[in-house]
Amino acid sequence: MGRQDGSGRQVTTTPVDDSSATVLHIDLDAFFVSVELLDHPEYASQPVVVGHRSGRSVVTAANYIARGYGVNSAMPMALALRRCPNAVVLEPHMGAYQHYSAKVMAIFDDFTPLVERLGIDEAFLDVAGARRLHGSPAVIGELIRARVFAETGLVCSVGAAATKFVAKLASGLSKPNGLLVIPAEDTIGFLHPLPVTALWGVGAATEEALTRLGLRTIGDIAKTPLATLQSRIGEAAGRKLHDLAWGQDPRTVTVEREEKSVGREVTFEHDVTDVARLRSELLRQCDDVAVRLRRAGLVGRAVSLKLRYTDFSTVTRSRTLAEPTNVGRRIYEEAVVSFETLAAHGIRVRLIGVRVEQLSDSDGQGLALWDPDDDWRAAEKAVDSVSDRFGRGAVQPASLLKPRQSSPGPNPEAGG
DNA sequence: TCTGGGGTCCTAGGACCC
DNA sequence: TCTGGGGTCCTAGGACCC
Repeated sequence: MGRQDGSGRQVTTTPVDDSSATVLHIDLDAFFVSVELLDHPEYASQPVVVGHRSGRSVVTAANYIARGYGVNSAMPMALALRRCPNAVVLEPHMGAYQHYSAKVMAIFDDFTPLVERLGIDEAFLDVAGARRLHGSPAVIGELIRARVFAETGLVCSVGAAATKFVAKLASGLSKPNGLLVIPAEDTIGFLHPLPVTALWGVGAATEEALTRLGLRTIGDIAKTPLATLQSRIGEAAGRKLHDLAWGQDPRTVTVEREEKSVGREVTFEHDVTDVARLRSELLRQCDDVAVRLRRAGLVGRAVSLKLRYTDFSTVTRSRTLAEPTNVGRRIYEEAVVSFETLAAHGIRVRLIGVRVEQLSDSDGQGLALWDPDDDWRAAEKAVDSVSDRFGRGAVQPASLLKPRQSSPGPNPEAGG
């Protein structure tokens, strides 16, 4: 399987037959922090977290030094700073992360066309067809790691296995800066000693349910009758965990994935009771969602409103439209109906959000409802917010309105 | 400790139709 | 009058992932 070299990083041993491990999972290590450190090498030996310092923020990313203090991503910033008071806190720069992400993904594309992005900092690669040209999966993994570091200064970890799920586990275990190959015949022996939390889809709630069944390891799950699992954690989840525990993962590496929903939500710094302010925030969000739908050439048929109250309880109300739309005002009309039913008796709101679901391509449908003013309003707002931070003229409206190449953009003449 | 924002997927109940 | 079973759609909530 692998061994540790002097620095503690995982390397492959020569006799490993990796010919069956054609799925690679590649994950950039502490990605956001690593990008920030490219600009701030002086912090490299200190605990660093990326996130906002303000009241209700959480840690977006932490480097390994900070993790040594018990700091992890999604942890409230206040707690992180209590655990690690001398941590360097850096504001996120999403534009920079997108830039480096694109560079790294382009490197992946040089090795195989079968690249499935998962978020901004990881991807699956199917390298079965790339072996003749580039070498075995382990060799490809090392070539990619070397190129990523040479061309970006970033470090990534690679897992290679016969299935996606095992490849992802392997990359996680090889972190940081490692490569781990799990040949197909070693899969069960590799999986069964691991804790149930290593399984994809096992979070806090499922772990609790499994613990009540006395199940601690993946091997324990494998030996449990399927029906027992399903009665405790649900039909689909039970089936999935049982399959994964036996190394069964039928998912293939998929390049294109359809978007299922587009949404926007915001948590206020302080809870809001002013319904006028809530409505205006909602309108802004609906406009934003509408612009993103149009840019993607999509319309949606369901609008759901989400409110989170002071006590963190969360409600959603959704409404299905007779005709799909990608117009901000139309989305707002539906969302605000839901809002009024919930706001009738006074509320203290921590979070408000809107999401549009049941998406389909906008060609033909929905275009008749397009309103040119809509694009302008959203563009003006975007320009304003950018200008507030970087000064007037920092961005041109036209650059915000450029349609995606795949969709020619809305045409008010179409559809009559 | 006090909990972001972007999402996906699943469950369960009720309405409605055949 | 009391009763079925399957399928689909809609809605609300929750678990989970990055």
